[in-house]
Formats: sequence, structure tokens, C-alpha cells
Amino acid sequence: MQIGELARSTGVKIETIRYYEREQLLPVPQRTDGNYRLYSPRHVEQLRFIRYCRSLDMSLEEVRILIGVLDTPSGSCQTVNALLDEKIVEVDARVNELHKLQDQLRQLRGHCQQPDEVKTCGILMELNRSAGIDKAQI
Amino acid sequence: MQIGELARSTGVKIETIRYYEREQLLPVPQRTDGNYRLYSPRHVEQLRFIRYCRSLDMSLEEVRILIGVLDTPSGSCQTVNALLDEKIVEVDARVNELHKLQDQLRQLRGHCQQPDEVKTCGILMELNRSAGIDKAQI
DNA sequence: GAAAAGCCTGAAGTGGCTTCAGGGTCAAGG
DNA sequence: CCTTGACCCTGAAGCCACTTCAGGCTTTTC
Repeated sequence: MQIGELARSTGVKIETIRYYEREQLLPVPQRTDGNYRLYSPRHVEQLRFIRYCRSLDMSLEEVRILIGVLDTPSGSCQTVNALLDEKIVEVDARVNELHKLQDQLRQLRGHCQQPDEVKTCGILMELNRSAGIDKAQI
Repeated sequence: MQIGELARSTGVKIETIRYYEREQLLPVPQRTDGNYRLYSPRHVEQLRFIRYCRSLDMSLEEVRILIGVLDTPSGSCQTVNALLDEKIVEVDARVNELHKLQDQLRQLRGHCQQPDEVKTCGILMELNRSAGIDKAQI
């Protein structure tokens, strides 16, 4: 299968596939006489694995580590556990941050009910006020 | 006040301040005879404004727009409202995504209770399985 | 007068891609 | 046989919001 079909069947852009190869996340594929890349089912599998990990918010470096772990089946899976635990903590923290952000944004939006002149706009006044006291809050 | 003091009093790195100047988010400051930047209280205010907007997840481009709006006090604040509404939608969407992600990560973590060999690790098996059926889910 | 602290510039690096410029290859149709 | 169009190739640059680095000047302190 060549790169276009791999791209279609995984929903990953051609450029991204080539990028993963450069980054050594995908094994170097065979080539045709015309220098086209030729992929095996193994590549499809690995590309899906990468994208699934990415959808779990893992960095490419983390995916690289996981692939390394997968390639040494007799080792311990400690690394995997640690990585996942850390990720869970990170995501929880980010969710908390975003919840606070939601509150702030909605509160800010409440300051301007009807469009008005800039100089009397409640949002802009509030933005400036908050920026001023920001340091005190922290 | 020179750049170091501005940095200390706002908690923004010196390099970041210079970067904002290059990006035209901060007005060009005066200089001393020795070519050191000299900032006024106006700069402190504007820098705080920028950082507060950034803490609300706005891009520098959006901050640039807001600063532009602030500089024309007689205009309408429609832009501000629109920008904020859009931001609220974005953040809500991101929170929903992250909630799903939390579920997935915790479920995945549940597959490995005690550290074991890679080849029998529930997490890695699950990761591979999920990657495989991922397309079907979507 | 020398060391240390502070400041300057321009360029390059970060991550995870995307886009661009300028080509080569291959199958189908005229 | 030739051309058109779909498909593929490479290397370099662009994106965002900074950060880091290399190499050098200025000011303060001892």
C-alpha cells in the first residue's frame, strides 16, 4: 500500500506520515522502483497506535517511549504506569484550570449586555481592572 | 524603570517583554544614554493587560485586536463581545474533550494493577486494541 | 581597576505539525 | 506516442508564543 492509501485508511495526512518517519516514530518503509513508499499492515497498526496515543494527549516523545517499551516485550511495564499516572494528574490539573477560566470568561461577558461605545464598555473596564489587581490576587 | 524592574514587578521574563515589543504589543520604550530601555507606568499597565488576556487563553493576535479597540475609545465594543463569545465556546469544547480524556485515561490505568511484564501488560494490550478499533468508533 | 550584575542584539530552537516550491512517476485517454 | 492528471518525492520555511544561546556593551560595587 502506498502513502495515499495509508493516509486515507487512517485519516492521517500524508505530510504527517512522512513527518513521523523523519521523527523515527514509524519504521522506514520499502520503496518501489519509482521511489514511492510501500507500507505493510504493520505500519497501519503502528500509525493507528501513534494517533490513539496522541488523542490521549501524549507527546510524541512519550509515544516514542511507549513504542520502545512495546519493542522489548520481556521488560517491565512500570514505565507505562508511571507515564499514565503523570498524564492523569496533568489532565486533571488542566481541567481545573479551564473550569476557572470558564467562570472568568462568563463573568467578564456579563459585563456587557448591549454593544456600546468602547470607552464605556464594561468588559474592557473589567479587563483593565482585573489586570491591575491581578498581582494582588496571586 | 528599566527592563529588569518591569520584569520583577510583573512576573514576566525579560526576554518575553522584548518579544512583545518586537511583536508590537508594547509601545517602543525610551532609551538611556547607554541604550537601556526605560519604561513608564503606562507600560506596566499594558503589560499586565496582555498577561491577563493571555491567562484568559487569548492569542497574541486577539490581544492585539483588544489593544487596538482600547485605543479607539469612540468605536463600538462589538468586537470584544464576539471575541469573548467565541472564546467561551472554545473553552467549553475543550473542557468536554478533556473530560472524555479523563475517563479514557483512568479506564486505561485500571487495566494494570500490579507492574508486570510488557508482553502481558493490560494497558499496552488495551492501547493496541483501542488503536485498532478506533476507526470504527468514529 | 576589576569583578559582578545588568543590559543589548540577532539568530536559532521548541513541538507538532502544515505549507510551499519545484520537481519526478505512472496509468488512462486521445 | 504523447499528454493530461493523479499521485508521489525532497528540502526548506512557516506557524505560535516563547525560550535559549552566543557574543558583547554598560553600570554598579568593592
